[in-house]
This record gives sequence, structure tokens and C-alpha cells, in this order.
Amino acid sequence: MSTDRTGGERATYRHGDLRRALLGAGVDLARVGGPTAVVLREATRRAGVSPNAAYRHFADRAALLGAVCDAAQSALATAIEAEQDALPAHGDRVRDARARFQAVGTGYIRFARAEPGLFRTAFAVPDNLDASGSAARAGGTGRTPFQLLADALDGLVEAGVLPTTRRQGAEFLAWAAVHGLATLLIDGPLRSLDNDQAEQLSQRLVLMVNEGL
Amino acid sequence: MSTDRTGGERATYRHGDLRRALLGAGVDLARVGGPTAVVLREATRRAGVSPNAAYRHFADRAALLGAVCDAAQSALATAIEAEQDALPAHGDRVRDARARFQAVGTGYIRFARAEPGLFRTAFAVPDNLDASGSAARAGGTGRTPFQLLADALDGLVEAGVLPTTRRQGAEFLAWAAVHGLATLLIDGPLRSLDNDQAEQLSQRLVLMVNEGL
DNA sequence: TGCTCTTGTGGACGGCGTGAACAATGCGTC
DNA sequence: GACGCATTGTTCACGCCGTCCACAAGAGCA
Repeated sequence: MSTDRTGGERATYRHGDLRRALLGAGVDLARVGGPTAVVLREATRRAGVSPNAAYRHFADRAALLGAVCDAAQSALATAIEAEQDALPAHGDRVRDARARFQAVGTGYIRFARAEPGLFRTAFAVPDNLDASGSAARAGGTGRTPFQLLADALDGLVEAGVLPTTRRQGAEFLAWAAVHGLATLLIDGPLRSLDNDQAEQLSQRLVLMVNEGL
Repeated sequence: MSTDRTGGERATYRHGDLRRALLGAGVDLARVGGPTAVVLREATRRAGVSPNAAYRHFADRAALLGAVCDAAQSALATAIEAEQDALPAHGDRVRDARARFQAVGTGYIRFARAEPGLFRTAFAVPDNLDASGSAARAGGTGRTPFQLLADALDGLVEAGVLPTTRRQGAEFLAWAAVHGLATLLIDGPLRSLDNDQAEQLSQRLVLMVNEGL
């Protein structure tokens, strides 16, 4: 045993798993205070290590934030998967496909409200389409939030609910609507809605998307 | 004449209109670098004044950022109004109401792409419903972005396009969709879309909202 | 003229990210 | 087992930031 992680004090010069410790601290900070709370010095403090030790594992603060961002996206993916797993199977292809699609939206929004700090952090780093599919952002099934949405849309097409002609680009329309509502609910004017109101509004939004896609 | 604003140097001890100067500098900073670029010391530097002078006009950095945020919202409102003003009048109530509504969305998204820094800053400060109607955020017609959207929805109801029963809360559904797409386009995975693709997607989104509302 | 309130200045403090030089350590090689 | 090297953590230092406090310069009114 080369480290003593419980006391904050370290028995040896080497830490043992500093990268993981910094990432964990970063996630904790993000959970409480969002992306701006991910502070290098504080993360090293929590890991019981001097500030500059972080530079052996992350190029700079942005790199740490990026890793925390990936972790947050992964947590989001897991939340969506959990929402889908909780779905009862009706056997009706159309209903099941719709339910799986809607579960993406409700899982997304529930996660945003349950973990606003992580949610904000998940989208703090400007990303591109490549990053949206990066393995570091995947949940338990190995799919990222973006991919889970795409899967659900494919399901709608297979079930005959969504015409193939409208499939292309549909992920962005759906994503935009759900993501927008999520941000309104946690940072915007809808911040003070209670749970029931928020759920109701999300429900309506997802129906709107389903209808108008 | 008590000030000399052109040289950066000041003839008199008093500045004359420091609050406005700081706000202007703040807006410039936000335009280029978004909310995090609104830095007190840099704003005072540009106003040719010592850092602490800012505290005679703003309680702290957050207060300055809040003022810049209001200015950005106002600019957004103006952009939406411009979009609506450019609309030809068909005389057809239904078409006109729809066009005015869609102009809110396209104006919103075009502004986001034209002035991403200001757009990000406009939503950097968590707001509530009161702030969404604050006069400081209004454009030329005295309406805030949120109010312009509400007006357009009222127009849809009057024209008989939107059933009264669905009017309540509709601003949040529409707003969510448009705002979400705007953020995907400037910070998200759609950042690298060209103008045509972005316009096309916005068009589709606004139609989706119109359809599904 | 002198008093007082307002507004800008100067100096200081602690916190941040980060670079450079240094030290402790674990590991592969003889 | 001793040695040398690449890795990883430490120390010191710099410049930036927001902000507090004491002070000074000016404006306006008595």
C-alpha cells in the first residue's frame, strides 16, 4: 500500500492515483458550483498535493475541466439509460419506440434538475460532433447522450412513426428543444418552478417535438 | 467640457460619465469574449481610470456583468424587432401572424450567430420572470425579447392559429426550442455549420414548433 | 470662504493559473 | 544489490484578478 487516501495526508512521496483523485475532486466541485467552480488549486488541495502536481496529469485547467465535462456527459448518459430501463415493455412497437424516445427527453431534463452543476459543466466546453461521440462521454451501455438520442430516433423510424425523409437532422431539432428547456429550468426564468410544473412542461415539450418532428 | 474621452487621458480629476464608459467597455469585452471576458480591471483600464473607481458605480463585478447582460438582452430585442420590421405585410391575418412569430425565432438565432459573445452574455446571469420583463432589457419598442415572443403568440391566438387552450406556457416551449438551437449552433456540435445549413435548420425548427405547439 | 458629499487614487491582501528549477521516488539494467 | 534515468511531486516566483481601506481631489452649497 503506497498511499493513505483516507486522512488527506500521504504516507509516501508518490500519491498513487493522482489523476483519478483530481478528476474526482473536479467532479465534486462541478456538482456543487458548476464549471467555474472547477479550480485547479482547490482540486489539488483536496487531493492533498501541491498545486503544480496537477500539471503532471493535465496540461492546464482547461484540460481538467474537459475531463470533468466528459465525466458529466457520461453521468447524463447513465441517467438517460436508467430512464429507459425503467420503462415497461408494452410489446406494441409504436408505443415502445415513442416511450424510448420520450425517455431520452425526460431523463435529460430530470438529470439537469437533479444535478444542475454537473449538467452545466457537461456543456461548458464548446464541443463538436466528434466529441459528442467520444467514448469518455458514454454511460453504462457505451453510448453517449447524443448517441442515445440518435438510437431513439432510429427506433421511431423503424416503428414507422417518423418518415425516413425527416430523419436527417432530427436529432438536432429534438436536442435543441430539450436542451433549451433544461437550461430555462435551471438557469432561466423557469428556475422557480416546482417539480410538478416542471414535469408537466417537459411532458408537453416532448409531445410537441414528437408532433412537429 | 469636463472630460477628454478620445485620448484615453483625462483632463480633469472627474471622469464625467464613468458608469456609461464602464458599461460600454464591458459590452465591448462581452462582444469579443463572452461573459467571462467582462473583467473589472480591464474595463477601468479602457476608461482610463484606476481599478477601484468602478466601485463608485457598480457594487462589484457581478453588478457590472448584470448591466452588460441587460444591454445584451436589449440588443437581442432590437435584432428581433428589426427582423419583424423587415417583414412585408400580406394582409392575410393568418400568414402575417405566423410570419411575425417565425421572425422572433429567426431573429433570435441570427443574433446568436452574429453576436455570439453578446448572446452568451445575455444569458450568463440566472434570471427570473421579473427580470425577463425589466425595462433595461427592452429594445426600441420598449419590449424585451421575452415580451416580443409573448406578443407574437398572442397574435397567433388572435389569428385563430393557436387554440386559446394551448396558449398558456407556450412561450416557454417556443423559447426552449429556439434558445436550445441557438446554443447548439454557437457552442455546441453545430458550431461548424455554414450559414445556409444553419438557416435551414432554424427554419425547420420554427416550423416544428409551429406544428407541435 | 469653508464644509461636506461624491468620486477617483494608491497601496495592500489573498486567490487564481502557470512557468522553471529542484527533489524524491520507482524501475530497468548491469 | 548498486546505478542511472524517467516520472511525479515540491518550492519559489510572476502576473493577473476582485476587493478592502485610507486618502485626496474636486463639486456644490451655505
